[in-house]
Parts: sequence; C-alpha cells; structure tokens
Amino acid sequence: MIHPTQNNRPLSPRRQREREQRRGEILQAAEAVFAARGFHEASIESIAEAAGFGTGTIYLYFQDKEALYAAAFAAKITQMVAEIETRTQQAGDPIAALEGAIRAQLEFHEKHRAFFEIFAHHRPAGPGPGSEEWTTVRECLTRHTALLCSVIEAGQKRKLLRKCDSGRLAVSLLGMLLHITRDAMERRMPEPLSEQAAFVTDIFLHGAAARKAA
Amino acid sequence: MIHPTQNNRPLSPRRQREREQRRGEILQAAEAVFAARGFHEASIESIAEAAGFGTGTIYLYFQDKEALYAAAFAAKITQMVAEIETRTQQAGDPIAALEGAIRAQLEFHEKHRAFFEIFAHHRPAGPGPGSEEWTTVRECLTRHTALLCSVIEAGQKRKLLRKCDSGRLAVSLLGMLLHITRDAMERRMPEPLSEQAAFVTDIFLHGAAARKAA
Amino acid sequence: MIHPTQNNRPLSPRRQREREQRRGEILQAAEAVFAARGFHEASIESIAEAAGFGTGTIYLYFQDKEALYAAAFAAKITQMVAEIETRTQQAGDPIAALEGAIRAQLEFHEKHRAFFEIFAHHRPAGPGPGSEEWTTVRECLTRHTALLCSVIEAGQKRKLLRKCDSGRLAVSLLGMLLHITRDAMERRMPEPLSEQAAFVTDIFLHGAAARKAA
Amino acid sequence: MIHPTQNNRPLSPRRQREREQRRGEILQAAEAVFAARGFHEASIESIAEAAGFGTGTIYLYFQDKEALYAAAFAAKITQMVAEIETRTQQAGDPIAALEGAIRAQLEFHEKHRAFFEIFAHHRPAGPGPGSEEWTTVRECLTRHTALLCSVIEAGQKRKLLRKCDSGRLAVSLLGMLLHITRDAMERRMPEPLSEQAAFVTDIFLHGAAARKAA
DNA sequence: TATGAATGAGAGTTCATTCAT
DNA sequence: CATGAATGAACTCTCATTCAT
Repeated sequence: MIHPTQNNRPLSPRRQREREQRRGEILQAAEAVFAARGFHEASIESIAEAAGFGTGTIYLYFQDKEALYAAAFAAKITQMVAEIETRTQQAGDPIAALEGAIRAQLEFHEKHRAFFEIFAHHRPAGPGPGSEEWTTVRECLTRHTALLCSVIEAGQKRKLLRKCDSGRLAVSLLGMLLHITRDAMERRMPEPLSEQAAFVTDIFLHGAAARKAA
Repeated sequence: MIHPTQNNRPLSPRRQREREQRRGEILQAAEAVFAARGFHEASIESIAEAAGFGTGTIYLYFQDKEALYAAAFAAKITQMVAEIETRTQQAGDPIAALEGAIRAQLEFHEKHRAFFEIFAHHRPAGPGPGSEEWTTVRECLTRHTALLCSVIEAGQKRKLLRKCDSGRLAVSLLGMLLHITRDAMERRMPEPLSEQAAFVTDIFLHGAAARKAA
Repeated sequence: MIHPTQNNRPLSPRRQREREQRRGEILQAAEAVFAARGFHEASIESIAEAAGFGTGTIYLYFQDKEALYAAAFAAKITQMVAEIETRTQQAGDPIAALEGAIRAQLEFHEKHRAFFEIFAHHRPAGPGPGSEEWTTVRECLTRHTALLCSVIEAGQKRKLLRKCDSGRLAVSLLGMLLHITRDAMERRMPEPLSEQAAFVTDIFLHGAAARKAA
Repeated sequence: MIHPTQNNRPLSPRRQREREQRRGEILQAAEAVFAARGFHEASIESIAEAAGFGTGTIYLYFQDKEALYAAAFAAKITQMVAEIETRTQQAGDPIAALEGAIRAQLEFHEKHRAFFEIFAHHRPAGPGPGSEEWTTVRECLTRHTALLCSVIEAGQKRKLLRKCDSGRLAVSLLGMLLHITRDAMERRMPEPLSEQAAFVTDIFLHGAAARKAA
C-alpha cells in the first residue's frame, strides 16, 4: 500500500515508524485541503505547505495526486466505519445497533462536513477499468456497506427485521443518510443532523405508509 | 436562458430555429463528454469535436465552460423531471403515483447511466454564494424534490401516508433511489434497475421492520 | 488605395460614390473605436457594429485590421494637416503663421484627445521592412513635417528665423507639441492645451536662455 | 518590488543572488523581445525561449505579462535616468549640465534603439485608474522629468535660464529629444544621434529666431 | 531523504478572418 | 454586395511532476 522507495531493502523499524508518521501528517493535511477546496482546486503545493513539507516530498510518499486523494479518502472512511462499528457494538439489541449506526454516521457527517462535501461529490469515476488507486477506496466503501449489512442481518436473525436482501436494505439506508446530509448542507440547515436520526430510523423501520388501525 | 448574441434584435424564425438546433447538438455532445469524463477532465475542445464544431463555436452559444455544464445538466434534469411527472399523472391513486415515480426515475437512471454519474457526483459545490450559472441547476433539482413532495402530500391527504414532514420523506426516498443506482453501477449489476422499483416502493412504504403478526 | 473588388471592371460613378461613402462611414467608426480602446482592444466586430455594418463587410473595404487602422490614422492626420495649413495661410507673416500652426495643432490635439492617445502610442512599428499599409501613414506624417518645414523656411527667407536645417527645426517643434500634449493628458491637466501655444512659440523662437541685457 | 514566492521566509543569500540573476536574465530577454515586437506581439513563450527558460518559469518571477513588461520598462528607464544623472553631475555649470543631459539621453536612445521604440510608443495607457503594474513605470518617468527639471532650475537660479515654469521647459526639451530620435529612426539616418546634441542644446537655449544684430 | 525551482503540456478563451447564404 | 456564424490558431496562465542539489 505504501509507495515503494527506490531502494527495496527493508527499513529499520525506527525508519519505518518515522515514515508512517510523516505519511500520516501528509494525509491529514491532504484531507483538510481536499475537503476545503475539492480535488481539482487543491494543489499539491498547498497540501505540502499545509503538511509542512516541500512539494517534492509528497511524491516520496504517494505515487501522484490521485493516489494521495484516494489514500486520504480511504483513511477518512476507515475512521468513519470504525466509529460506526464501535457504536453498534455498544448497543444491546439489533434495533438499537441500527439506530446507533444511523446516529453515528450522521454525527460523523456533521463533524466532518467539509470532507462529506467531497465524499459526496468526487467519488471514484465509475466502475470503469478503475485506476487502481481507487481499489482501496472501493474496499473501504464495501466495508462500510458490509457493516450495515451485518447489523441488518443480526436484526433479521432475531426476526426483528424482514427477511429480504440485506444488501439492498443497507444500500437503501445508506442512500437515505447520504442524501439527507447532502440536502441539509445544500440548504445550510442549522439544526444538527443527528436530530434526524430518529426520523430516519423510524422511516427505515416502519415506512412511510399510514399504519392501519390495529 | 439562451446565451445572447451581441446583437439583440430578434432573429428570423428560421435563424432562431437553426440556432436552437445547434445549441441542442452542442448540449448533447457536452452531456456525453461530461458524463464520460467529468467536468474537469472534459475539455471544451473535445466537446466541440464531439459536436462537430470548432472550439470557438461553443462560445457563441455558451458563456463559458461552466455555463455549458450547467445548461447540459439542467436540460437533462428537466427531461427527467418531465418523465417522472408524466408517469405520476398516469397513476390512479397516490400510492400508484409514488410507485410510478420511483420506477420512472430508476428507468431514467438506467437509460442515462453516463449522465447519472455526474448527476450523482458533480453537483453544485455547496449552496455558497453560488456561481450564478448553477442557479438554473438548483432550481431544477428543487423542482425534482418538489415533485416527489407533492406526490407524497397527495398520499398524506388521502391518509395513505403518515403525517410527517413530506420534504424529509422526499429527500429520503430520493437518497434511496440515487444510492441504489450508484451501487448497481459500481458493481456493474446486469439486471435492470427498474426491477428494484417494487423493492424500493415496499421499503419506503412499509419499512424494514418485520411485520407484527396481523 | 481602395481595396480592390474581385471584379476589376470600372464601377459606375454612382457605385463609386456609394462605395466611398460607405468606406468613409467605416473609417469614422474605426477612428472612434480605435481611439476609445486602442488598436488591440478594438475588435473588428465592435467597429462594424459602430459603423452599422456586418463584420464581413469591413473586409470588402479594407484588406485587414491593420489596413483599416492605417487608413483611419491617415485620414485623421490628413484632416489635422489640413486644419493647420488653413491656419498658416490665414496668417500675415511667417511668425504669425508659425504661431498659428502651433495653436492649430494643439487645438486639434485637444479636440481629438482620444485619437491623440493612439496617435502618440501606436505608431507604425519602426522603419522595418514596413508593412505596406503604413506607407500612406508615413506619407501623411511626412506631409505634416513638410508643412512645418515650409512655414519655417518662409521665416528663414524673410530672415526672421535663423539659417539652419529647417527639417531639424520642424522635428524639434513637433516633438515639443507632441510631448506637451502627452504630458498634459497623462496628468489630466484641466486647462486647455491651446493656452500653452504662446509658451511653445516663445520658447521655440527665443529659447530658454536668459536674455542678455540689451 | 520582486515578485514574492509563495513562501515568505527569507532566502539564503546564495539563493537570493541566484534568483536576482535569473530575474535579470528574464528581464533582459523580455526587453529585447518587447522592443523587437511590441507588447502585444511579444508572446510569453518567445520571451521564455529567448531567456532560455520554460514558459512557466517566467511566472515564478513575474505576476503576469503586464508586470514583466512594466518591470522591463522600468529597469531600462532607471538605467537611462542614472546615466543622464551621472553626466549632469560631471558638468561644471548648469549649461554644461544641460548639454550633458541632452547628449547622454541621445546617446542612450542610440545605444538602445529597440528599447526606444517601445519607450516612445507603448506607454502606460492614460493616467486612468492605472493597472497598478504601471505605477513603477510612471514613477520612473516622473523621475526622468524631475531630473531635467532640477538641471533647469539650477540654471534658473544662476540666472542663466529664463524664469519660467521649469516643468514646461523640461517637457518641451524632452519632447524635442524624443521626436528627433523617432525621426532619425524612421528615416534610418546613418549619422549618430549624438551629433544632434549641440543643435538641440542651441535651439533649446537660444531659440529659432534670428538674432538681432548685437 | 528532502527540497522547491524549473518544466511544459494543456487548459479555457478570444478574435481576425472566411464563406455559404 | 452584405452578412454574421463558424472557425481555429494563438494567446496567457496553471500546476502536477521531476530532479539537481
């Protein structure tokens, strides 16, 4: 995953650690700049400066701009997935886990608005031949969906959720979350996104149809 | 809406028609190229070539690249909204209208895969001060959401749908549709998207929760 | 001088006159636009519009933009030379003629400020191989200098002016006039240029040195 | 005055010197190309090539084409003013200083014919709001006139020159010098310009009028 | 290893000029 | 003759990437 140095002999653990350290700093700067300006508007130079390195240095750690972007992207998603996972594990039952996941994701979107803008707008270009840099990203996204899937499947096992393709359910739920966030941002809505967690959970579980009189 | 030629006196109907014709050709080419490559990667030259015109010609019809993009975008969305609207009007009751809208949109996504890529990915950057070219686009998107809203509200009036913020419902539904499409495309799923219409309708109406024994 | 039509057979006097008429209109528009915007900033289209013709029409009367510029330039200079000449002929003696010429030129500069800006700034590029369009212009400028020369020579014949190279004197005088105008314009001096006529005449005739006590 | 690199921390003296060096090379190339072709006809690419750099490099040293032009212009004028000043300081009395200034300027025109073309032709467009790049240029030109003024005023103090607006006198003299040069160049006169120094001095001091019998 | 000056391909855009109508 | 839509070469300027130090 790490951009290979010219020289292939193994780095000392010390070197290795330092390298990871620097890579991390760059990633963090990259995330901030990409989030603030978007992919095309963010220049390598500005990222380097933000990270406190020279321009050329970036290329010692990342193949090119796309790879850096993909790496930053992946790192962020990974972090989000982790946060969501933590929350689901704290829940007592599958329904609570689901609501936890929903809430966690909305909170994450909220805490990382700028990133979300990019996340929502500049994604890997189609399935295409796929520039291999995106592979990692796609894997992260897959893990994200998979996480929701497993929560849903847990609910299905306990007969709390309908028996139907959990993948489709996960994708649908995710779509709701993403678009609700996008909408809130486009309309600059002031109230916290997480306030919509209950609504989303409710709709996802019980639907929009009026309940028949019992 | 049409980029004015320097000269403001009215064109002969003949000229007028030809102008619209050419404008349309350019828009079509632009849509294809933008969809295939994305905004930044699409060059004006490639669009001009695709349209069978010289580079400079584009600028006789559109202020600049952004305006062209916005126009292509808006044209497409307008078309989609129209198709959905038609379908909802053919339906007998609000629930059928809802399913019609869902199906129509998925079919549209399917028929215009390439466009969808940008539709989903390169949207106006934030609500911001907005580079006025986007105003049209935003209006179209708003009309799209509004259309879904009105269908939902019709259902609410007939007590077929729950009484809750129709906007939120519309946004949620839209999110499901968008993300399901995205997912299908990213995974190059072969079966037609419209096959998922029933599923989406069902989930949207009745939710994912297991139904209590009646 | 007139840009040849495809067809070389002589035009009817009627046609001929109309042609000259149109050419004149274009020249006038060109002068105005060039003066207002400068050579490079003035577009053929704007000139055509100002003249009330189509863009292409310009090319029926002038080879290209440079030729048009040169023609407009020459026309203006010709006009200026004519005005100066008239004034010198009204004068009783060579000294008065000289002052008349000076005053006439300053007045012309003043009345045609915008033109002067261009006149002073965008002149034929060097002596170079000389793009033949400029020949006319150079001839006009030569006639201008020659006019001053003849006035000076008249003064010399009457022993009112020193016997020395009249050409050099003329060029020096012209330089004073041009630069005084330029200076006044650059400093946006409000008082009329022609007020400097007496000063220039005095300096040109008697020099800047203090006069010895007689 | 030097176009700042993004990074504002001070460069090492070494770097600093090299930077100045390169900047100088570019300026020199720019001067040559601008002089040969004029502002609009000179392309950045041609200047870069003449300087032996890549196109982009120019922009590391100058904001844009205008700034480069202004810088080249200003550098040259500064040099001219310096040469003239030196010469005036070597002179024993104001009259000799005046003649020195005249001779020095003519010599400079001669040595830098190509530059003179633009000096004389492409000056800042009007005083206008002024595209701030020109400020430097205007200051230089002002210093030039001021230098002549001070020489003239010295002469006036010693009663060697008439008591009259020194500014007007300076402008007049400058006009003579500029136009004499222009005329010589347009007519490709072979003899050195500096040969006209005595003539100009004489005319400027004593005028063109025939001297009354003493 | 880190740097950042240099690069140059490539972008969007303009406009003098042409030519089918 | 007159037109003005179409053209495309040419422009300025940017920025990802390289490489000598």
